[in-house]
Amino acid sequence: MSASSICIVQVVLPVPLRRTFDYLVDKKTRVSPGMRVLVPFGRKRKQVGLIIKVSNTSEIDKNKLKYINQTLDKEPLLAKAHLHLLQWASDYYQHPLGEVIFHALPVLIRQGKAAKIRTSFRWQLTAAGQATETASLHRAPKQKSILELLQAHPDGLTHDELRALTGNYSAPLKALAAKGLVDKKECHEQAQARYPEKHIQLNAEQSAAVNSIEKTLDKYQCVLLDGVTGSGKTEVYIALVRQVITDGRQALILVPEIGLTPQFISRLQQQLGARLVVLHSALSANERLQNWLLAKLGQAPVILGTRSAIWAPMMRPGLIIVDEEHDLSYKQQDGFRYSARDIAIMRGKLAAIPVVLGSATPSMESYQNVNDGKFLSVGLAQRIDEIKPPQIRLIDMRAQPMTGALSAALIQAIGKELKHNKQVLLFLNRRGFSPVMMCHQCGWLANCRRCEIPLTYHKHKNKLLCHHCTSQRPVPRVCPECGCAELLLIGHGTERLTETLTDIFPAAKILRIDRDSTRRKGSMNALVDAINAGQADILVGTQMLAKGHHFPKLTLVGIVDIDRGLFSADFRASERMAQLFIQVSGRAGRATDPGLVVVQTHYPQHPLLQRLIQHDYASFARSLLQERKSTNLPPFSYLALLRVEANQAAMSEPFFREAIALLADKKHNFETYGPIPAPIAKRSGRLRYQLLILTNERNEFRRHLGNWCRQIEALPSAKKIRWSLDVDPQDML
DNA sequence: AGCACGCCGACT
DNA sequence: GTCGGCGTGCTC
Repeated sequence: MSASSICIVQVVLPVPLRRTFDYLVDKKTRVSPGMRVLVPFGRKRKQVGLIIKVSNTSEIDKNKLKYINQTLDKEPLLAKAHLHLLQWASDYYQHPLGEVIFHALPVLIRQGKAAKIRTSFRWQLTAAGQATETASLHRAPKQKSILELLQAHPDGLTHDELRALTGNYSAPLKALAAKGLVDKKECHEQAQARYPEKHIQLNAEQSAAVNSIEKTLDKYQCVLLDGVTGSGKTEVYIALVRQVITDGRQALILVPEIGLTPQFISRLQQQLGARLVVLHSALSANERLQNWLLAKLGQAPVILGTRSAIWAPMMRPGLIIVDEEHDLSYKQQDGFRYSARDIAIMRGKLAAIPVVLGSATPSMESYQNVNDGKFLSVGLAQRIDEIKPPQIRLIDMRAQPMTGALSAALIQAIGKELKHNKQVLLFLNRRGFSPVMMCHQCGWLANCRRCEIPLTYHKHKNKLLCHHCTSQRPVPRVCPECGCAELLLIGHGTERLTETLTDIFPAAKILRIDRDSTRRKGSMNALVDAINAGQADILVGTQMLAKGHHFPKLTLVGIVDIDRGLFSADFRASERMAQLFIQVSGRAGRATDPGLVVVQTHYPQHPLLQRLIQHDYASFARSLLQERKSTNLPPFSYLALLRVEANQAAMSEPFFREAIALLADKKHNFETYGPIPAPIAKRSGRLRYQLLILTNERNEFRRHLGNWCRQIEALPSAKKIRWSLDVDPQDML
């Protein structure tokens, strides 16, 4: 084989290795970047890989190279621009390119299945079929019934519809087709999209927002749409999306969790009319593939999905919207730890299209980007639903008599609403009965053996559960240390709060909404329906209940424990507390009477709390930003977290020492903190440590990060442990 | 990540 | 004598 008849392809594979692999390809085979290939890998494995480069040379000795087995695509599956984005993400997050690329692909594509859109057919009667008397088919009853069905459905029937109507249809249908009585016609999904005339009336503020954003529709611009709860951000999104799709381009909309936004989706669907293509984890593998392909081929004008939908390919990108941009769920918390919001911004930049970040409680990062002039800020300050902002009352719990987790003042407020036949929401972000079990005699704590954090007592299950791993234990009757029978349950979770409320208000119907009570599929919807039907007086809920839902009968929100957000080791805790606070308080009130939010605290004078109760998130954010600036924390500095998991304590020490030395070698402006044991020092039996790296020069830092990763990867001590790097960590767990 | 190779403990 | 534990090393 002469050298000129072969070429070399650079292939990435779904393996955690920071390198590509070269393979030989016959020149007669058409290959180009973005196509998938099947390649031999290792001794006996066959892997699906993706070509990222075609060339004539390789740094590897030619006789060590293997031939590819076959190509899997005729056309590139990923466009050049999309590969750029993935390459950027791989560099930015220091995650192996192969894993990044394959993470971005639907499972069936990863497995090497054909990237073929399923064309659906509709079976219809031919002219001959229409002229046929069904009675003439009396000897073939199945054919007769299909013919009758098609007569009744002049628009034709799909395979699915036929199966539903007559069961096994395929043989008789074939027979009818052979006789020329029926025929199949390809039906294009796109043709089914309808663009209704229904235009929503925007108020002055919304129109102004649309006007200022639509000026940017043909270039990159990141817009922070800072709109208070109920100000109608959705209508602004819709107006923008409509412009983009009538222009023949595609809009990508990201939402935090699909399950929490059913109203949002149905509103989009109704008002846009265009077929909304969704991408989220609840879809079957095939649905995911089909929708992904519709997006890629430009046949899906609007794509809506959760975090991973940011990777959906688009033939004609026109706009990206990130709803609730502050939401933590945009950051993937394991494996490839990317932020879909930040990817969206880069994607907008690379594709030269606008990115709209919407939130009632923007992240500090976004506010600072506005301050730096990088983002355009567009505000919506009026509520369109005419609900007045709730009144907020702080209750000083210091030295107050308590019934369970409730102060007398909150109990009184609840009683008053119940008397008026209103609904009450009590917010407590902690499920289970009590978070700590302790021996009264010797102070023994029921800890998880694998994570070494306190176990939560769940009364309903009568088990001690670890909220960080899956382990559970039976509840001991006596202290395992000293045998004392007096075991104290310290602290309150939603289960216990529900019990307290049942004691105080025996006649009230109480519903608990948390991950435990909504575990079964569809039970969340059932609970929401029950609440809306007035089948509940008091709702006890975790943050699940804070988002999205609006219950018209709800007039009082009680925040049972806000203090945890004020004093946490995590510097972002207060930002999150504030966002949750604004969201939860937004649940109270209706058009006719404003709501009341009662907040229990031991620190009524706390400055952040004071700002919040003025109902002014923006001023809260300003003072928080001041604080972040003076302490040199994000968004004024940039963080990376080197995480290590080791089986034995001594294993991590040499690795960290060498890794820090390599970093110090660079003599740049990095500060390191640690290594320290992770806040959850043990998980599933492995010891966890972390090293925090802080820098003020992100670009310079990024340039060195790649080298550093390659160097630490090569360290002998790295092989004894498991390590990973989290760029822009969102929480330190 | 897989998968093989390799070197030491408890078993039919 | 072997089956199998997981440490180590490699993948174009």
